[in-house]
Amino acid sequence: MGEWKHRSSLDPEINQHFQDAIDVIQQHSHNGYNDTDYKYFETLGGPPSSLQFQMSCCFVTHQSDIPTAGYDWSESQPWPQGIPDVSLSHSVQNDPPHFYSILPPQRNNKGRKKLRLYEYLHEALNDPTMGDSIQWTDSGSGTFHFISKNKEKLAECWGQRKGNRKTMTYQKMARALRNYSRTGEIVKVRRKLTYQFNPDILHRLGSAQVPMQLQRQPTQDEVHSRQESLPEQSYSGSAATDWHGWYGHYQLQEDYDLASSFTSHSSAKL
DNA sequence: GTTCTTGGGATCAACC
DNA sequence: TGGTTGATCCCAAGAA
Repeated sequence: MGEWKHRSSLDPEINQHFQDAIDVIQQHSHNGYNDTDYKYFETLGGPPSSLQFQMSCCFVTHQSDIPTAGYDWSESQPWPQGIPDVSLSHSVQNDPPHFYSILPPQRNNKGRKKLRLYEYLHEALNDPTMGDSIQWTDSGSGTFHFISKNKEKLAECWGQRKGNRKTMTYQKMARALRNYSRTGEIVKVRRKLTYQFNPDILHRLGSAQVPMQLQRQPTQDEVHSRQESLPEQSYSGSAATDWHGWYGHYQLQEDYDLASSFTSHSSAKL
């Protein structure tokens, strides 16, 4: 996809339209591409309707407003770096997720977990009724985007879920998302309202099939060419084919070191 | 001009 | 009780 990368850097607007076109095409060619995403609903021991009630606490969905999603603008995305253990209380393989609970913020020492923002977002992404606020851009790579029209609603829901006194706004929620870029749990993609889960997080949250290319080590040429294209950093497509690409946005060495400290096990392989 | 992005920094609450 | 962590809140500036 190096050619695609080059083209996209030439004309972002054309790139946008082209991606949207791919979006439509792929939606029709990937019927139920995220069927696995809905397995949560099957493991919760309760009727889906009640879960959806919890998720869509303040939503009125207008399907006609929902843009298409699912274009694959990052079909290969090696991402070998790890992520600190975020102490998710569930895993796909072992436990059903707990964050559908209607209970208020929870405590570890009582066998419950405090809901974290990225968990909530992942939860929302897997809720069809939230599709007018947040959608997968590419569920495989963990890329998602907010719907501009309803992003504030999603933020409000998040605030209500946390029991905040004041109304949560997208701006404040985005501030929290930016904090995730320091730990690498979620990073901003250079596209409007678009973010991307770390594959490790995604794997733990249980919705993504991390591409096999993730395990592949980049060649020297790839590293070199990628470093040259870092100003176009997007963590997607060819721009994010290794962890250098991922942490390329760290402008300070200490930030890079911070990020690297989480990746010792993988960087050792490099 | 509007929307979105980015970052600093203070503060709060939960947790250890 | 104090430190740490994650999130909230407000602000400002710049880019698209």
